Amino acid sequence: MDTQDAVKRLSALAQDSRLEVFRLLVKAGPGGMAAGDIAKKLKTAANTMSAQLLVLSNAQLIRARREGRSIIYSVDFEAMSGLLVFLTEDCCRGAAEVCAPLAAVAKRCC
Amino acid sequence: MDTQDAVKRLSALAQDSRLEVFRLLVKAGPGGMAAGDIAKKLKTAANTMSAQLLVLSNAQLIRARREGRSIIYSVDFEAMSGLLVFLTEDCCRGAAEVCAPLAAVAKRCC
DNA sequence: GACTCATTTCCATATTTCAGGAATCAATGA
DNA sequence: TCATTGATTCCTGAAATATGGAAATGAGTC
Repeated sequence: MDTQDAVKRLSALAQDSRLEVFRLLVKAGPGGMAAGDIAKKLKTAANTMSAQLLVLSNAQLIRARREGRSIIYSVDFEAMSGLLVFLTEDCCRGAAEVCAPLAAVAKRCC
Repeated sequence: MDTQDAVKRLSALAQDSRLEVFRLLVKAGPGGMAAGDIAKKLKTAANTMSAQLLVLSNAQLIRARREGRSIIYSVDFEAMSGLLVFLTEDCCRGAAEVCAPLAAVAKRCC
């Protein structure tokens, strides 16, 4: 994960609707969700949604697979974790003020 | 930390030069760094740098204090940690694939 | 007060991003 | 093959962002 990738992922998430899409896909789990269903759920035009899904895909934060006529999107947790580790380690140099709260979260959920 | 704040912080970091500024300030530590020195170090016009520092300030990722003629900027680790916790807990719902690597980083550095 | 230095504000320009209508492409079934 | 459905690409106009020159502000110094 170099800086370029990090910036790409950050900007993909740095927008209301795209962050919402990402969260929706997290909720959907590994099964994912069809492009059309995402658009419907978030009340967005299909082509607009397609563009937003492309941005998230290019950032590798989500993956696409075809299933019949539908294209199913699902989150790539590895990429997301890569971003978070980058921000924590490389960017913040593992500062205690950042690490400690994360450790608490991790302990709670793993 | 609501979604709005998260988006604001993400977009503040979602740019090459601003991410570089942030990392420079992390390196500088709590002592911080004067606006002019940052601009010089990153070879940017003073007014351009001022605008970028404003964006980071508005996102609360950095703080400003005056010292004599200079204005010293330093990172606000609490805000950054807030963002990371938000992304991990709220956004990724504490998914194990995300939490586990973070736990490893936290263990290594705290 | 006059002067300098550090930084910011104001303004204009170039670039990027966002959103959706219309057309196109891909898969399926009649 | 034709029609239908799900999704994407192409295109355009509107809005936001990035950058830096010029002027203004604020804080020290003589």
